[in-house]
Amino acid sequence: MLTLMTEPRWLDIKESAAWRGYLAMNAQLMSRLARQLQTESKVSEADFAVLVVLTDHADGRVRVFELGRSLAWEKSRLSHHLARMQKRGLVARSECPSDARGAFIEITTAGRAAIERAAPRHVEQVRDLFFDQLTPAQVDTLRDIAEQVLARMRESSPPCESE
Amino acid sequence: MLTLMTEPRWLDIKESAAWRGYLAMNAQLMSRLARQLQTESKVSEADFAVLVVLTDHADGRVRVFELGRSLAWEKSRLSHHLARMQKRGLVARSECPSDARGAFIEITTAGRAAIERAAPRHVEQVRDLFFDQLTPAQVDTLRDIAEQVLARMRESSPPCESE
DNA sequence: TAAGATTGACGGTTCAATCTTA
DNA sequence: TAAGATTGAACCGTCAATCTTA
Repeated sequence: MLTLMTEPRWLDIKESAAWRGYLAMNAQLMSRLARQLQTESKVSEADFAVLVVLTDHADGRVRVFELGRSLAWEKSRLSHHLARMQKRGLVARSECPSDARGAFIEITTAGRAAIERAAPRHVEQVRDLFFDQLTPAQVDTLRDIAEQVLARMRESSPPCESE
Repeated sequence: MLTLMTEPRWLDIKESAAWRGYLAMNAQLMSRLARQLQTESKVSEADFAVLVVLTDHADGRVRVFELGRSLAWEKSRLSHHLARMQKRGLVARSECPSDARGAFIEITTAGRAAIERAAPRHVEQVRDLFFDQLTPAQVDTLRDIAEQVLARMRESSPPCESE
């Protein structure tokens, strides 16, 4: 049969198993990590990610657009999230002297306390559920996979609204 | 220094790189797949997952709790989502004769049209961004990783509200 | 006009409470 | 009492529009 709509190359058995496994693992893993962070330390995964970037800077103070670049988040998401974190006292805002359009986000004492409380248990859970199940070779392969796929996405059309 | 609070085993360089890569790949990959499904076929990833389970059944008709088991979703999430899908005409409800507490969810003609429209492009994107970047050996390793981590999570305490 | 950032509306997800039938 | 399922409130993320300053 001749057709102009070419059939897509469907996934074969192995690919299909890998994809379903990946989706299931990811959903459950993220769900558990999020739940533990929330119940034990009252922070979400998103809160945690923001706090990690802030603590990576010596002065705990980062421009909003730089946070967005580090996290690869859309700016509206970041803006909404920072507003919520500010309301909960985890971060504070200050004006940027050199560019009046911009803003600095600073980690607060409460924010620092929150991540210092959350981090040890979080990394223990990542170990328990993830790295303790993997061989060193599997860890290397995973890093390679991530790099290759990320490289493809960088060369492919950018995610619509890059910044 | 002697302390009762044992230091957590932090991630080493390789683990850290693998974990950050995994998180970044996952976020961007899911974001792109979701965006394409939404803009081209007006369905979300969640819609797609539900429709896949329904079309896997010969009569396109599944009990709600069985859908929940297949998808590993919480029941309230499933209930909310099915309500939205019903409102949009993708699925329909019918009563269960053998158990009056339960309900059947059935795929509609519009639902079938939606997934038949979305699936080819979706699988092409999964190929393009993911499997075309991987060697067969990497695909095998990924499947192993997923199975090992899923096995650990099954033996670990269940996700609070299993059903 | 473009860059940095915010806002409001809307759909998605979780938690706790509830409802109905087994 | 427990199983199957729904509901309402609150939080999260995306889209499109907007605001202010460069």
